[in-house]
Amino acid sequence: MKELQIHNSLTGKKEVFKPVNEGHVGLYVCGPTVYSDVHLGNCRSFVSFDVVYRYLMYLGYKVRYVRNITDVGHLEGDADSGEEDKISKRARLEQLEPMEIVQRYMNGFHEMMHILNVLPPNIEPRATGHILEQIDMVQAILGNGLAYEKNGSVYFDTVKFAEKYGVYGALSGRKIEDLIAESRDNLKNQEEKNHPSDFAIWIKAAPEHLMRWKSPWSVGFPGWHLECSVMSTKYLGETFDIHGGGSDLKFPHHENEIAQNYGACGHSPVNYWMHGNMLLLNGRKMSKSEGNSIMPPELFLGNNPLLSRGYSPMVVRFFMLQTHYRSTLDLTDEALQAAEKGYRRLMEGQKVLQGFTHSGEGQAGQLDKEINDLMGQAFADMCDDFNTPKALASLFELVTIINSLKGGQLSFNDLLPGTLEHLKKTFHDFIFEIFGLRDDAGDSSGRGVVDGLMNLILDMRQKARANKDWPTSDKIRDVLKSLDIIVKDGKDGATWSKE
RNA sequence: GGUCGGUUGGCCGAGUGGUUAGGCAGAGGUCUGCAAAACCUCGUACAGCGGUUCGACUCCGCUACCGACCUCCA
Repeated sequence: MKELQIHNSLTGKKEVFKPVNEGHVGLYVCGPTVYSDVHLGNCRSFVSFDVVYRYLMYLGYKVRYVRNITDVGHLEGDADSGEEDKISKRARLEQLEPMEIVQRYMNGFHEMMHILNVLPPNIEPRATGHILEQIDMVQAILGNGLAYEKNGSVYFDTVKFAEKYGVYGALSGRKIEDLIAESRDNLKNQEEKNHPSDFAIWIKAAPEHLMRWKSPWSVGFPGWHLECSVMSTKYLGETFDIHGGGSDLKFPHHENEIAQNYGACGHSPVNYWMHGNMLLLNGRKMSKSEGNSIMPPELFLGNNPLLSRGYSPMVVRFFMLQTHYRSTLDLTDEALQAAEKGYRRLMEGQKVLQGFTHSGEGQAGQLDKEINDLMGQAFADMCDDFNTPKALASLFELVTIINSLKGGQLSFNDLLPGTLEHLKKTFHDFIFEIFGLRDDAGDSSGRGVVDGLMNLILDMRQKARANKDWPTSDKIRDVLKSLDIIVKDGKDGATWSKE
């Protein structure tokens, strides 16, 4: 198994990945809160971790991938004013059952993941399905003296926790002194909390609150951060390998998650924390609450003032892959157009490659070595903290070689038949298995018929050309072009591609 | 205000103490009946100012600008 390096947010460094159990990986990624439609920024995160998941599997790890659905506990607005559960609020406004809201947006989320070719996780647990476990964890934390109850709500005691373990703020770089220093000014707004940085792990439900469960402290609902602690522990164990999420979840969500796990289990839950960076729009974080976002359907259809036209889901996925997951990615129409061209070039190269057959005679020379080096480089790139843009660069260099082989600038005689087979498999695996791309152009079910018809048409055009009947051959080409089919004349006959 | 991160050629976007990222766009050429596609060649970019060094885009410091988090957010 190749040595994999992962950038660990906890240490801020790249580290060699060593799983808890040899050959197995426990991967937890924070899923969406399903109170409205996913926007494109959300999607980027899930695409990033989809590649992580895919590559871990490709390396031969047996991965258990858990990605939750948060369907309760996520509060609206700041903690000082009247807080309300996001889903509960939406349900109240739309006069629907909270679970109808959850179902609607969860369905939409799944559909979008499918469209973007994001693999489903192995387990997709929901917060509302784990109320009992959450109550258990609250009790465990209380039992360890790291939480306190006030008027039916239970708060995590961050000050005590910081004193006992000294790790509160370790992930997000916050200091205990700062937290304590803040206390004087802000205490007035937090009458139930001992300290402003304390956070609710169980919340007593107001009378109008729709989502409520019985607990030893009150009829209420669990705090936002609790479900991730509970469900990751339940399905991946008290200590597991990788926890991922958007960088905006670092604080407070992940910091509090760590605190809860210490509070209940007495030790750190996760060995490697991974944080994906934000998708930007107009140079700013894409965010629905800021009104700065594009919804995936708008992007696909092009019905947004920022876009000159629509872009297919796979172009969008490719666009995301062209940037490292830890860098911000700025969405612009121009960048999408460039991505679309690049995506086509890559897929075309893949098609050309898979059509190659080797005559059988060939010698291992410079070309053979170059191809093997580029393949090795692509894997090395992925093993270096999932560097998809760099791996793509290696693949594009291979595309040039592939096209040169096709055009005759390079000769099959300079590579071994085995190398060609290896290249075919590697290229295919990278594009479809690791990067999770799909061939957008060839997704029609009647492809076989189309291929047959196209072969016939191109054959007729070839005959016309042989007779120097240019009007006929050009007419065929022009009509096809009007149907978005491009004819490309090559050394050995013509090929075609859509659009 | 605090913490962290970024500033790369026309655009997007990797990376490295001295050697080609890659994609898109652009220029020239090859091929072609023409075109498209493809191939070849080309731009010598790393915010500014200092410092370390034989040598820095890459390390250190300062300045400027941008962003993220600190409040719900992938």
